Amino acid sequence: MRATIQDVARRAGVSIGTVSNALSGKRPVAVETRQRILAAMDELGYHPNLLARGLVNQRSHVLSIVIKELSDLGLYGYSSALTGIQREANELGYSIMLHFVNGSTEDEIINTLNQISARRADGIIWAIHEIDGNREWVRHTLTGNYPPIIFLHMHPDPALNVVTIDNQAGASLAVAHLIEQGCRTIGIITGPADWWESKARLAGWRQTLEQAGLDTDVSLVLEGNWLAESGKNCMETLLNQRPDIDAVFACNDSMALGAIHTACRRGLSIPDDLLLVGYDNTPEVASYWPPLTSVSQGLLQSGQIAVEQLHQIIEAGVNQPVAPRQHIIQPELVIRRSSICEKKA
Amino acid sequence: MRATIQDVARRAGVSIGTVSNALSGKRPVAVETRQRILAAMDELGYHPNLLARGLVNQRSHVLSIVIKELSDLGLYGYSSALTGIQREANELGYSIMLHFVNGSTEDEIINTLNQISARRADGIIWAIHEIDGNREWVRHTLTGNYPPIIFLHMHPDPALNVVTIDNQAGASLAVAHLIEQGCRTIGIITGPADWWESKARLAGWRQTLEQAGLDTDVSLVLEGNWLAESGKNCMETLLNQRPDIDAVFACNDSMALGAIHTACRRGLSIPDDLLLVGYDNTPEVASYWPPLTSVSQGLLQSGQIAVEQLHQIIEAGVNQPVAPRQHIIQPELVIRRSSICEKKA
DNA sequence: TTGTATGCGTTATCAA
DNA sequence: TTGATAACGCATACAA
Repeated sequence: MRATIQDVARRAGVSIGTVSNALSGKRPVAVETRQRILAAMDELGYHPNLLARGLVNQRSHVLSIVIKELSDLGLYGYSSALTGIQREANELGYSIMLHFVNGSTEDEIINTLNQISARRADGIIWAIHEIDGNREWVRHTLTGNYPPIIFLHMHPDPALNVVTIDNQAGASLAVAHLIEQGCRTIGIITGPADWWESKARLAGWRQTLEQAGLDTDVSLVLEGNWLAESGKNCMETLLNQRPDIDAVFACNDSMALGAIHTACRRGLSIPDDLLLVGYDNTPEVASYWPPLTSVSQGLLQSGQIAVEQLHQIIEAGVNQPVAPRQHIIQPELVIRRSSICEKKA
Repeated sequence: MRATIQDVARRAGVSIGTVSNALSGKRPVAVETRQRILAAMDELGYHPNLLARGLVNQRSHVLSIVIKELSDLGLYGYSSALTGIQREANELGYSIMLHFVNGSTEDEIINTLNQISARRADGIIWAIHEIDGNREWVRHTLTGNYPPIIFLHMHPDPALNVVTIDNQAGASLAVAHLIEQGCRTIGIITGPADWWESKARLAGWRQTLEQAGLDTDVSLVLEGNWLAESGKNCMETLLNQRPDIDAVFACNDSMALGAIHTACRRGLSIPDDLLLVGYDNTPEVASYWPPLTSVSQGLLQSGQIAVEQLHQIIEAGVNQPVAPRQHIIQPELVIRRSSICEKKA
């Protein structure tokens, strides 16, 4: 069996309370006594039982991260945000529990929330991407008796704590850059239409083009599913129905990869015949051929901020409620050869 | 405050023990009483405190997954394995706790193990890739008083429980295929030399070539770091020092992407001038240009098996020790255009 | 400065 | 079939 505080106390010839004080430091302990206790802990290989400690302290020092589905983890966004979360959580002394949700059915959501609650997590980072109808289940998180929740990468909402990225601005950055390169007819390959990110990026594309008085016809808009394969297909269709395009904005890098594939297959050269911009700025895009211009989101940062903010709320406690805050991160454009018009240069 | 079993008992007008029996079903409860209890639980929104339950049961139903570093999560291997783990864990009623280790210093390893132990996880999946000297710290996991451990993706060891993939066989598959396509001079871009995977894949390359009586000179071996950027550079060097090569085996898909980049830059056509095979078979390789032949590892499966096996050991309990088992998964080759020699066809 | 006793929310062992 | 009561391992208020 593993050593308990009892064992340590006996071994050191002191009372159980003194041992507790020795390692918490909340009450003074004679220096000589502490020595003996420390030695005893060492010899016994003692480590406090965090379940017991959590029980009495009403504080588990666990943060629950909820992400959507499993294979989605491969999506660059999740890994990056998780990395940021991990770093900050580690800094602040939290452990991380990972929860997965497949669909977004109400039952599943509630089950997950209940499980988190049952485990007495101190806080939740809700990183499920928002899709149509989700506003519905978000309400559940408010009515039940749950720990504080931060919504990651969602549409801002004054009633909620959200840390998110300005997707519309990111798309604008990309499109404005293409316009500046002299492009006039710019197609877009979006993510799934029901994702919030997709809508925001599409809106950025549309708004920027409209401001410049350029074409935003539906024939320029193709809906992909974030995967490279869909980028291939969308590009195919796009080139067929709009042979006049001179640039494409792919809403993530994988789909941009697919777009490159199709361009190659049809003997089109990027950037000579067509400019291309992606989204995410994954480490790989610099090795695409040609190197891909892309929008960097600051996902690492978003994860970190989410934990920071959650921590503040937790520390404040239930009696000292913190007003909901929106934290919106501005993305940046990283320019590479795929979007540099040679003719212009 | 959240409702406790006490509250439910009071509300239903029964004793606390009866409530416990009602939801565990371990002792019979009058059907009418159970109704009342269920109703009370519902009204109060009661969910058992899993910390308390874990404390008394000596069983947390938590599995700790240890992975190396943070940004590494982007590496396809981790996400896939984690997905497999998640699925099976969910099936068997475990929650997942994620632990990150940056370096592999002894201190860090021990700290992590102690934290896991302190949280009373039921089992550990050690998914830190094995690099030089790791055999050293692995011993720590054996001496201390820790929950059962499964080593994921490590060199098999009869004294340990390991679930892993036959990397040497995977590399052989790739190289044999290239030889069959008529290649005679086959270069390799490896991962970091101190990773077990790198060594195994290199060994597979060497052995297969030697069996065929082909060149395995060191000038054919370039060391990358798994990232696409390194693939670019290695390919550059390789082409310079061995202009006679007719194929390259890149030890993961990202580096293969970099290799394609360099080939393009130098005006070389794949597969016309040079055949190429990658490793991992990520979803994206079908959208590379050309589509990349790659080795599929069955990572999802490995994660799942690891959980299964861990579960068995946990269920068996300390008194009924299960003999260590090695589970070795065989990879498969997925052939695409990058490795199909047109001349031969 | 240290020891004792009580409670955190469960489960399990007794009696009733 | 049900109700008290003792653990589980720790923290803390109170007494010494």
